[in-house]
Amino acid sequence: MPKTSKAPRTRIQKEKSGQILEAALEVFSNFGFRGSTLDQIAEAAGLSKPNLLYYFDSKEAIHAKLLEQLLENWLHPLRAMKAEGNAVEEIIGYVRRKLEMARDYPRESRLFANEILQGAPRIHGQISGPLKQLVDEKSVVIERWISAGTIAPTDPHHLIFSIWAMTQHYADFDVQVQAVLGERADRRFDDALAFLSNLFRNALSPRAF
Amino acid sequence: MPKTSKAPRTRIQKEKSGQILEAALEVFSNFGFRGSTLDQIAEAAGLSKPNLLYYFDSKEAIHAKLLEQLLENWLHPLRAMKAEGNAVEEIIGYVRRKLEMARDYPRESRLFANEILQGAPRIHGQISGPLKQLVDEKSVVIERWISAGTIAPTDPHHLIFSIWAMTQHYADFDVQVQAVLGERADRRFDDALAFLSNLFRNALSPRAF
DNA sequence: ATTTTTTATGATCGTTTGGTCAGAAATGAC
DNA sequence: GTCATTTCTGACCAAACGATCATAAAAAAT
Repeated sequence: MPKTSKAPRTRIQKEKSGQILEAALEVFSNFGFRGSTLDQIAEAAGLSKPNLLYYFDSKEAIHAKLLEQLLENWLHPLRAMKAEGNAVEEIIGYVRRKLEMARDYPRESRLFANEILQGAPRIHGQISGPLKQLVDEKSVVIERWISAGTIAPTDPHHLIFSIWAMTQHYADFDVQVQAVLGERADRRFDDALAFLSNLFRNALSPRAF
Repeated sequence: MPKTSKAPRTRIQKEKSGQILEAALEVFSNFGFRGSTLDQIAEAAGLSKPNLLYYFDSKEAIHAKLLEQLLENWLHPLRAMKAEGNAVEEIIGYVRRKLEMARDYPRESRLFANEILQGAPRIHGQISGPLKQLVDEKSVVIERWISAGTIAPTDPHHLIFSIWAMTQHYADFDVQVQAVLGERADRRFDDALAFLSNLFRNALSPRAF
């Protein structure tokens, strides 16, 4: 009797719960939690609705599992920004990794955006805990770069916010980006990387006096 | 028999439909369209549910009216960016106006974000029509500034995207911004304006060779 | 003061939705 | 091949929800 409170054990449990989470990600990221129905998810997963609830206790439980998986990987790009490297290149590298996540995992980005937009009721602890801690740590690194004169003075927290905002924008507001760009839309991620690299290089490279 | 397909006429109609739209903005911006119920809106407006539907044909109609009002003002800050002024200051002025909108009208920003996140089903025409047209026009202005050498070369469309992303971030992701900033949160809009002004000034000021 | 029009509501309806349950079908162990 | 366990489903339920309607209360017009 599964009801996946514990990790999937059998081959079938792994397969089916994987299908369900994949389908749920597709549906939740497009319609939000309240806007999605178990019937939609069941249809997308190719399973019956009662069968969903054989593997997960509730709609909430599916959503919670998705958020849990998401948060595992969400901080990796920022963690990979190392104090040892060249400052400007480390920051631009972070921008690149975050933009690649927006390109390759837009559904995860929209799931996250939906959650924050509604006030982050289910992940507020993760935000004010581990996320804040990581940002504070990396802000110290950036402060040191500024003191060492390897990047121009700037507010580290808001610098990180600006990177989040601009990269996630290409996932969360993709419809608008594509509509405004028109025929140039297919190159949008390459163009965005070029633009953002240029923007931050110009803004952050230390000035000669 | 109102059913506000036509504009409110009497004093009572103006008052009540105003109350309803105010309440609906509060609710829709927090929970999204599907996540909001007529009972919530009725409660927030201090009216009975059938009374809501006396003034508006449906839940959809309330939402549509809100989006219509929003789109009226949404483009003003960009329209106000004039080719005649100093290039860098015109762009920073646009950033400032957009950030002030995020600060003073966060509910409108979240309503818009919710709509775009779900694929802009109701306002796609506005995006690919008037919005795209305005962005294309202003991109020409920016191109001319670049040709004239008054700002550094950059991609005008993506420059505008980056301004949207960074300013709206402070409304749409306010929960996250506040949680990460901690005790500095109360100064977040002032700090953001200082950061963004500095960022764009550094990035856009033309370089000497 | 009377009539007409506007505004408001309690009761209720049909659907949708998340979730349950008894039992059938499939799978795996021996 | 038999039996036990896991997997799956059709039928169903209660609550929530958007919407309607007949009618009452309030406001405005005469």
